Amino acid sequence: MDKAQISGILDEVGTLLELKGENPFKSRAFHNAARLLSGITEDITVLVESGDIRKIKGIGESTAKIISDLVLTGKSPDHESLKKGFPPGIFDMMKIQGMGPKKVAFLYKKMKISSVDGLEKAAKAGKLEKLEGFGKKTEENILLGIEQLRKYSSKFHINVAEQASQAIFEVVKSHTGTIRAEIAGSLRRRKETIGDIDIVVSAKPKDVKAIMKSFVDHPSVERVTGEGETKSSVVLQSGINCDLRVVDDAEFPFALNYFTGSKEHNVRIRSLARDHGWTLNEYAFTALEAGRKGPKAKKIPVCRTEADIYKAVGLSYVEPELREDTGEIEAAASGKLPNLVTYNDIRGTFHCHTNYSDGHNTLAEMAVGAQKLGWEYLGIADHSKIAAYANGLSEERVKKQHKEIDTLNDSFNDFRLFEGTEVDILTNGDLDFSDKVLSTFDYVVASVHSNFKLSEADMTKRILKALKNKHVTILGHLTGRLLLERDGYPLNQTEIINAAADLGKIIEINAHPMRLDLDWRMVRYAISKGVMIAINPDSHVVSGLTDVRYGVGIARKGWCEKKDILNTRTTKQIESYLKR
DNA sequence: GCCGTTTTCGGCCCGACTGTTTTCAGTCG
Repeated sequence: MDKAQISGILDEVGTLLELKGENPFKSRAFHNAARLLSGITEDITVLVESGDIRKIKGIGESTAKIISDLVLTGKSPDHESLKKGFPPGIFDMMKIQGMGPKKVAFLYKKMKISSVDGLEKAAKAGKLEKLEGFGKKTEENILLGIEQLRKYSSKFHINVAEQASQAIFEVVKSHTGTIRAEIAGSLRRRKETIGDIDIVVSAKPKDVKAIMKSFVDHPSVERVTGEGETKSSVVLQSGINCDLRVVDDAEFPFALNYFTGSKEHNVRIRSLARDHGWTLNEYAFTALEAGRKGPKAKKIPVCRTEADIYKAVGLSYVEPELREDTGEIEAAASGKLPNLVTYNDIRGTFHCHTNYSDGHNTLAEMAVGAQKLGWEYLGIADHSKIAAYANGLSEERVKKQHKEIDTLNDSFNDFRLFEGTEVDILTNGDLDFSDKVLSTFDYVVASVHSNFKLSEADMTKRILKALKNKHVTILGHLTGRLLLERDGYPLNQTEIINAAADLGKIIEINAHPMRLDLDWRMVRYAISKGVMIAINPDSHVVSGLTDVRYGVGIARKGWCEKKDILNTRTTKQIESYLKR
């Protein structure tokens, strides 16, 4: 049983305890353990067998036992016996907005309702409103929630959420009463998928009402789901929930920090505040009441920005992209936060197509576009011959393209086009060009574009074989596990990363903005193994060039140091790397 | 259930909003 499955079961145990009405801290301990487990990169079996699993802070006796049982036998008696109390459909019921453990457990006990369908039936028949603690409104909300769940059961890709937020955010931000405004939440943290959009605004009390009105009246709003004095919630036409929170300007950094999250990160920051003798909420630091345990409260510093808040609790400023409680607190406390990559660090990209294959722009246009972005180089990697759907290049056309690139390069002073290819990895692991042809390129990106339906073992074998070809520089768009439901493919990522480490190859992780869901654990694992990686970003946004669609570059900050990213290197360094 | 250079017991982050209630529980983030 793998890490993800075990983590899922720990989460389930936590939820089952909630349903049973157990001590909330108890259930949280299991959810916590689930999260911790999904974040580790070590081999879970090794951790269990060595007993080191107990060394992870937050994994105690009970959680360790469940993990060990699952690793060693594939089953956990504790989990099994808990499950007996509740049918599986219960978990789906918990996904409905407004349905928490108390209501779900109550309905199950009182009405024997154990599925979303059963709940819908009961609500439609008006059976719920008569129940204690329920009413007409609750019943209506449950039906709405079910509808919502079916329509938008998944999260939204960041590019969808970003687009959906733009217009309404602009209106709120440019309101005359608005002092400061920021998008918060997972969108600010640049997660690959977004649950809802959070907007935080500061304003004088007299302006709050008008700002709220501009928000709920916005044309992109489909439905208003909540409207209070400081907070309003709407569903946008795109189906994404959007919350607006308006606070006093002095409270703004606290609110921004709070609503940016993540929840786990916030919990840690609040603990640190308590260590200083304060409590922290979304408005301010407040001194703990006298007589409470803990050190004597220190004087509370004035905080005008988020950086001031971090400084107050003894941390250096933590970038939103890092706020997941995956080591950033410790790093910030000891001054060891990574020097993050930003858009400005990109010197060029390597996975770019032109109108030779399925791109839209000519070589010359691409070169001009890259220079406009201040880049030093651009790697051209059009498709190989077998990619008929993408107008892949024959050997003759490769020669023609090289000639054209050479001519263009002669005309540049501080810029260079690299001659690359994105060669197809055939089903048997061979490459679509002969070694002789491959040797004529500056670099080679090898990618899988066909026959996705292989077994994990066969796909892994296929890719490993291609990776071993001495001409291959970069393994193209290795997909994350999360893509599987769409057009990703199964493969043993660990094995491939290990091989890349041995062979000194670069891995391009992830693919395309429209099917983007980066697995950062994989990224961290690759970095831990010393594999040079290139993150394939949503480069539509980065470049403004229609054709740098597949830019191998870092388009967002992440838990990566600049030194880890190929694209931050200068042309000279790149040249020497490619010639190795 | 987990944790601990103050603790092996007693804490564990905190508030807004909703819908049901006449003071609060449940849910959410």
